[in-house]
Amino acid sequence: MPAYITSRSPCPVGRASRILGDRWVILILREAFLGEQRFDGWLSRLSISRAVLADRLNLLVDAGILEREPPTGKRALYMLSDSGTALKPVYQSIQKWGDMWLPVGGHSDTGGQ
Amino acid sequence: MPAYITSRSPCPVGRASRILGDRWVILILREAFLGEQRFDGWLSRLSISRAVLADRLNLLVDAGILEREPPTGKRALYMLSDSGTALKPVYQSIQKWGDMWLPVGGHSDTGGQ
DNA sequence: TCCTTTAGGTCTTTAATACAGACTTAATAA
DNA sequence: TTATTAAGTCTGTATTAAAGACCTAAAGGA
Repeated sequence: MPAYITSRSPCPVGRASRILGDRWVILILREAFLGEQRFDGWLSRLSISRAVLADRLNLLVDAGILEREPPTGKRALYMLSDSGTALKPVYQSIQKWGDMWLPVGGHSDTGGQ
Repeated sequence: MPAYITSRSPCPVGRASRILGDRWVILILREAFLGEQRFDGWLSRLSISRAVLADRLNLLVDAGILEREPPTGKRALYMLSDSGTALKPVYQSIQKWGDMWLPVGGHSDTGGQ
């Protein structure tokens, strides 16, 4: 795991913030929990650019949250690892909070689809 | 609440990602849960710049997560609102996940203190 | 009262990230 | 073998972040 993923912070939240503290990471994980495993799948579900998606998928693979199959080459599948699956409670608590406290209205995160 | 806080996304996670999907927001909330209420307190605990801290505190106030007392002027206290307090389960689930799945080592989020 | 300190910012310049959209390359399908 | 699709990279532009100097209002003390 490269240095930019890990953190010297003695606090697990400080370390986690380096990965989870990104809008696209949260949205990519949402789609992963809904079953998405392909690059172009995320691309069509989110209004994300190819470059940024490639960057975030690499980040999630480097962090051990997603596993790429095959490890190199094209037409890869990105699957949730044990670590990624363990993020489900985090996802659900965010979902619960957003549902309770955030009103709807304003910007879209799906490009309007 | 201004438009840039809210989201047209039908998904509560999509809406929440606009606020929680930021490294500094997560770290500011960590300190808030530990009792921090003052601008210079966050400034000395995190290696954040004044401009970015001011921006994120305004964002959190606009989102209703922190309450500023008094609403204008200097020497303000920033206190967790009900909505902010309701983020504690999110914080704890991130803490639990980071503790379980993220190794220590690499960069610091405290400026070395 | 005036002076000092402190809190809570803003402003400027520079550096890093994000973006759209064109291009590339490898794998599969016809 | 040609076409199509998946999964990228590359290029240029625009936004955001960063450090650090500067500013201003409030509080406290002489």
